[in-house]
Amino acid sequence: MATIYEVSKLAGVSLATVSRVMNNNARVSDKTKKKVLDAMQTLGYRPNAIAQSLASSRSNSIGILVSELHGPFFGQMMSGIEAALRTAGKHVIITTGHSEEDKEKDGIEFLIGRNCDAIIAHVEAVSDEYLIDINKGKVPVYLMSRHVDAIKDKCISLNDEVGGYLATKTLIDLGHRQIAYIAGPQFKADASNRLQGHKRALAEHNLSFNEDLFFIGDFKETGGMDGLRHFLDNNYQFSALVCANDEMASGAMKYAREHNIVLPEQLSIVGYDNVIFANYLYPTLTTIDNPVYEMGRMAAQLVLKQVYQQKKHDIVQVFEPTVILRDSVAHFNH
Amino acid sequence: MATIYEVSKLAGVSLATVSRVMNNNARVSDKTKKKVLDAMQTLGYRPNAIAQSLASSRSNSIGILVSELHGPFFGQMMSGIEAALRTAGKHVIITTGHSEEDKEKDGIEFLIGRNCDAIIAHVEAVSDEYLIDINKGKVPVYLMSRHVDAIKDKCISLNDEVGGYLATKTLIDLGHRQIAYIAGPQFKADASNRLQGHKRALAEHNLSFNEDLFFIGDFKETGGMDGLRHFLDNNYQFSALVCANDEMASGAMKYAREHNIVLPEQLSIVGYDNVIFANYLYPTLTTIDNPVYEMGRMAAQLVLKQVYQQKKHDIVQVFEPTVILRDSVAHFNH
DNA sequence: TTGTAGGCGTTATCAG
DNA sequence: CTGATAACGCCTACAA
Repeated sequence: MATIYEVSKLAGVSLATVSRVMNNNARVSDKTKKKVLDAMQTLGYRPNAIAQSLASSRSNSIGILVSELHGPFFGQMMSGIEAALRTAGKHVIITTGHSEEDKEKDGIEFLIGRNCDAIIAHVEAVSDEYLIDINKGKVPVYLMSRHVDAIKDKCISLNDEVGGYLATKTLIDLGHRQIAYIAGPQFKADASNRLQGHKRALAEHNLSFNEDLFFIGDFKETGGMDGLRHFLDNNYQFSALVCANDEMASGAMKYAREHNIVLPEQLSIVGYDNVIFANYLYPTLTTIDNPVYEMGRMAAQLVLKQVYQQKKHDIVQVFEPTVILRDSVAHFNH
Repeated sequence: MATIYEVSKLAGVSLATVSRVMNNNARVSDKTKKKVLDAMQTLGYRPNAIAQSLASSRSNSIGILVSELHGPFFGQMMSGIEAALRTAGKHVIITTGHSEEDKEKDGIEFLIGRNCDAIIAHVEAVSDEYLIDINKGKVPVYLMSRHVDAIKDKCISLNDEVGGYLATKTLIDLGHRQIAYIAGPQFKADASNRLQGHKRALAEHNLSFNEDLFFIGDFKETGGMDGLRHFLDNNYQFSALVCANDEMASGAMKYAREHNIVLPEQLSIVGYDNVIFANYLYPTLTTIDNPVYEMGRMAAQLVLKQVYQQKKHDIVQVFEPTVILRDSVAHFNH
């Protein structure tokens, strides 16, 4: 590992000059610059990022904290962030929080300890207070899919209410009037917001919310099966079903098929999340897509703008989902 | 940010002593240790990992280089590595190579520049020579899903030949004798190895490889559709089909359904990779599962053993896939 | 435009 | 068991 010192000796200049050509900020004559560059070349010199970071207390790297390293949500989010940052010459340091308070705090402190210039975090277990507090420190912490009012300029979030609205509106526009709804656990903010959207869509079209056609599931396949069974066993009448996520929609489809209900002719189904398998179900599932990759990109641009003073970015902080129309819905024919 | 210096002043001891209690290697009297710990507590002291790393030239963090941050393969791999490393108190720094030579080299050098104690890389574009060469440096580079003989003690790989064998053997065991095969692009090592396995399974059961029942696809849905169409249009006879990955299997299933072929009664299908949607297809897809998470864990254990001298790990370097039996295959009834 | 020297927060090698 | 003190590799005023 050649150091800056050896480069300076070979080039016959001082340490400072070498440093200058590396960061080409201060003016250096073309001649000496070339000498230095040549010396670097022949020595195969690579700057030591750690030493740079210690000396300058900046690192050109951004910390990312996600709950898990797998799964389409985090995958897309990380990819979006990384893509935007890489084009700006910044690097990314990723670690995990596993949705546990201790580990999330650990992760954030690890990233701070690595001199990250900023942190982009998807955290669920730590309190708002902690986040507000940590943001008083030297390194700013940005939040994904979470809104904390006191630091709202550092938040990127998703409008689940609109998503829920769209899901139901799609069915109403197709002529459906009796629409069942299988919700997710209501202590989860996203599940509850999606339900609000559903209710608004009904209300706006003069349809009343019917408790008979409402079921709370577990966000898994079983939830969808249980919900549909519940509606069917009670002989409630409905021509369409909204599930608050694709897993439950898949479960409902399975149950429908096992009970010889023809999809979508006898029952239209809409899911939520647009996970990959939604496009592989039979029939392919109409669902709500979250622009997760875009949110990642935007978080990165926010950092670029606020931390590195890049002016050129237009910032959007609240993202809206869209409908992905596939084969699981049909016009209602009475 | 309190530093070690302030701690030492508050505790009334020297810098060296504070450092000693942090790394509790050298013996320190209980009294002074307590004084130091108290001082740390009241100051909210956090060691600066960068400074530690610079001084000790070790970082307790391992670099990971993946092609992409999204996708189930890399997700599972990263999760496996991280899980094993975290329990050992090590951290992980992740970056990407995007399957391009320049970026892969960049990524590795970035990680070296961050003083990683080791690197676990999934690289496809750089040459064997580069990898051998870089491994002569101070930081060892381990390879995922790649075998380079000169550094074979640093390689974790997957036996695709066995996977291909199992896929076909599963069908033979169910009584099938005429088995079509849709392969992946043969310049890819995994695709070609899977095909070898298929041929071995046939040979071992005295079945000859029939060019008529062989098609090379693109590893995407279209490849599966094109392949099945080819076989059908030519009126070739077969009762089962192996696809070299799940995407193509899904395409084939779609095509079969559109042409009123009842699955699995009229045609058994086996995929490869066990991606998530395989379990959501209709019928659910029998496929070959790669123990990717386990491979990640093992890579981490390899590092723990070779770099950090932890003795306790039993190392497996070549992993074998297994069959996941689902509803897309049936006994052959003639 | 270039060089000098002090410092970034720790570790590690000496003595004591 | 504890304390000075020189590294670690680089940045950055301040001088020249």
